[in-house]
Amino acid sequence: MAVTIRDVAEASGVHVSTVSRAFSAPHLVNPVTRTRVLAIAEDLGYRPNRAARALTTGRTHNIGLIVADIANPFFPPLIKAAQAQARMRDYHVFVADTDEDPQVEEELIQTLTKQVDGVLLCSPRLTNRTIERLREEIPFVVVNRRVKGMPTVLMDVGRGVRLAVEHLTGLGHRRLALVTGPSGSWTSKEMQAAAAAMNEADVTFLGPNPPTEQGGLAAVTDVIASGATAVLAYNDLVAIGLIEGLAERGIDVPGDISVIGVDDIVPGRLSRPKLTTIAMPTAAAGRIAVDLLLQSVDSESTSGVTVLETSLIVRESTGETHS
Amino acid sequence: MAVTIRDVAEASGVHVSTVSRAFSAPHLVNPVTRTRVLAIAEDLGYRPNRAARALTTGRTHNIGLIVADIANPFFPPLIKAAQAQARMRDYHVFVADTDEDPQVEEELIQTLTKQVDGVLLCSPRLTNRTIERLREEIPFVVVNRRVKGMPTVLMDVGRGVRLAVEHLTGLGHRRLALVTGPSGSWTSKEMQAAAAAMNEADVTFLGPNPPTEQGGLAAVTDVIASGATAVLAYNDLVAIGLIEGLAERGIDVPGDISVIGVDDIVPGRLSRPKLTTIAMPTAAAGRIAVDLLLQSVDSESTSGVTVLETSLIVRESTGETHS
DNA sequence: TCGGATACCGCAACCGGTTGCAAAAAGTAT
DNA sequence: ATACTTTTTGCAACCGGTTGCGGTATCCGA
Repeated sequence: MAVTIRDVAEASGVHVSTVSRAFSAPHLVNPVTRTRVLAIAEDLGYRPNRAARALTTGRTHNIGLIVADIANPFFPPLIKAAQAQARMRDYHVFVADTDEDPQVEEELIQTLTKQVDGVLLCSPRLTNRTIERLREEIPFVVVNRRVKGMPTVLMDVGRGVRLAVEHLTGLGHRRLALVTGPSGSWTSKEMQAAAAAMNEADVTFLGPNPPTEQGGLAAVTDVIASGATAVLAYNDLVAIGLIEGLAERGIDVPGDISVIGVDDIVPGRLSRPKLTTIAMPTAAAGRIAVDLLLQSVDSESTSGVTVLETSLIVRESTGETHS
Repeated sequence: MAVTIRDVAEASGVHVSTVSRAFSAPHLVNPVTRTRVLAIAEDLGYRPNRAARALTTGRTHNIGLIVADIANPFFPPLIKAAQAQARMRDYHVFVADTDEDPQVEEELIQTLTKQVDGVLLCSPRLTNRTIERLREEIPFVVVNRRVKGMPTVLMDVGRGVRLAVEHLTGLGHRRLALVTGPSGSWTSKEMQAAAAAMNEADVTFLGPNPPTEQGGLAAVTDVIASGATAVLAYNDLVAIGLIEGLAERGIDVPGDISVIGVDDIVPGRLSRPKLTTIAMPTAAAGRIAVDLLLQSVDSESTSGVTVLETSLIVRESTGETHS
C-alpha cells in the first residue's frame, strides 16, 4: 500500500541501508547519491514510518500528556502550549483525560508507556508512591505538584497570594477569608501557608471546597459569617460561584466584598465584574515541561524543580473597603 | 530493558507464537497453557508493544484529532468526549492544534498518517480539494463542515436558529440582527440561510466578524444602527463581547436588547447576564465522530452525514421587548 | 485397531526501518 | 605502482510482535 524504504531503494538503485542513512545519517552518504535518493523519495511520496523506526531506535518521538479533565478551562492553554512546543521539536503528543480517577490514570500511563518517550503528568491524582514506582518504567515530568526527586514544574502561588494580600490591604481590607480547595491539593496548601505567613491582615480559612462554581456557591454563608471584607478563592471557578452567590444575597462585588480568584481562566476574563485574579502561567508551564521532558529523555538528567512566577491581574472584582 | 514476548515465551517454555496467540487469538491455544502463559506474563509485567504490533497488523490503534485551536472553549468538551470514547474502544488519541493554519494542518495530517488508523478533522481550514486528496491516504471523518462524499458529523444550527427566532418573536421582537462569523464558515452560512427563510421577523445581516469577543465588541455600532431589538450572534464569544460593548454604551441586556449566542460554552454559563444560547452537542459530536471513524476503519464503508440536534437554552440574556 | 478430523503448537518469514561490520571504491603518501 | 587511509556502500541481523503453513498429539467413529 504505502511506499516504503525498499521502494525508494529499488527506484534509486541503492541498498535500503543507504536510503535509511540518507535520512538519518546524512554525513555517511555521498552527497550526490544522497540528493538523488532524497529526490526520488520525495517523488514517490515516501514518508518514514515512525513506528518502525521506534522499534529499533527505542525512540518513538511521541510524548504523553495526562490531565485530570480536559474540559476544565485551566488545562487547554497548557495543552496547547505543550503541543506546540512538542511539534517544534518534531514530537507528537497523546493527550489523555483521566476523569479525575487515579485508577484510570495509572492504567493510561501503563498502556501509553510503550508508545511514548516520556509523559507529562499534570496535577496528578496518583499517590507519590505510585508515581515513584511508575517512574522506573518511563521518564516523567510532573506539573503542578511536588513529587520528591522528580523533575517538576510548579507555579509560585505563594507569591501570588502575597501580592493579592498586599493589594487588598492596600485597599484598606483587614479581615480576609481564604476559601480553600480540595484537601489533597498542593496549590491549596501553598496558598494557606502563604496567607498564614502574612500579618498585615486577619485571615480565616474556609473549606475544604470542591474546586468548582458549586464550591463557591456553597461557601457564601461561611464567607458572610466570617465577617471578611475580601475573599481569596481557591480558583476562578470558585470565585465566580462566590460572586454569583453573593449577588443572590444582595451583596455587591466589589462594592461590599472584594473577591480574588486564581488561574486567570477565560471565563474570569469574560464574567462581570471581570475577575481580579492570580494569573498562573499555564502556557509557559506546558512549554517548559515538554522541554524538560525531552531533555530528561535524551540525557539521564532527572530531578530538579522549576518554579514559574505568578502575577496579580487587577480587574474589577476588587475595590476599597468602606466598612 | 523492557520485557518482551520472548521473555515470556522462555519463562513459560513455549514458543513466542504461542504467547502471541495467547493474547490475540485465544481460541487457538489450549486453555490451560493459555492461563499459564497469561499468569507468567502478568507476573513479569509484560505489556504488548503496540508499535511492534502495528508493524505487522497495519492497525496502530491510534487516532488523530486535529483542531484549529485547543484553547477555544468550543473544543475541549469535544476532545474530552472523543478521547473517552476512543479509550473505551482501546484506542489512544493524538491531539494536534493547527493554530488556524491550513499549512500546519496538512503537514500534521501527513506526519500523523503513519501512526494512526484514522483522523478526526474538526472545523478544518483546508480546502475541500486538499481534504479529498489527503483522503486517499487515510480515513477521515469531518466534524462541523460539509465535505462532499466524506463521513461527516454536523450540528443542526439551522434548527437552533429557527428555535431562537421563534423564541424571540414570541417575546415580541420584530426587528432582529444576525452578527455573522468568518466568511468561510459553514456554520455562519447555515445560520444565514435559516434566518433568511423565516418570515416572522425582519432580520438584517451584520458582518462578517471575527468569531471572538473582539468581534462582538466591534459589531455594537452596527447593531445599534440596525435598530434591532434582538441579536443573534455567531457564537457565545461574540455574544459576550456584544453584551459588554452594549453595556459600555449604557444599553441593558436583556432590558433594551436581547442577545442569543451559539455553542453553549462554559464562559457563557458563567457570565452575567447568563447567556441564552443555541447549544451545540459537542460532546456527542466527539463521541459519534470516533465511532464513525473506527467503523470506517474496520469496514470500508465511507460516506454519509450525521446531523445532530441542537437546542435552545433560555437563560437571562433574552426578554420581552418594550419598544 | 486404524484412518481421518481436530486441536494445539512450533517454525520461519515478514512488517519497515536501523546499524555494526566488512567489502569496495576513492584518495593520499611514498 | 604500492600500501595505507578514508569515504561510500552493501550485507545481514535485529527491534517486538503476527501469521500462514505444516507437524504432532489427541480424539472420534467404525
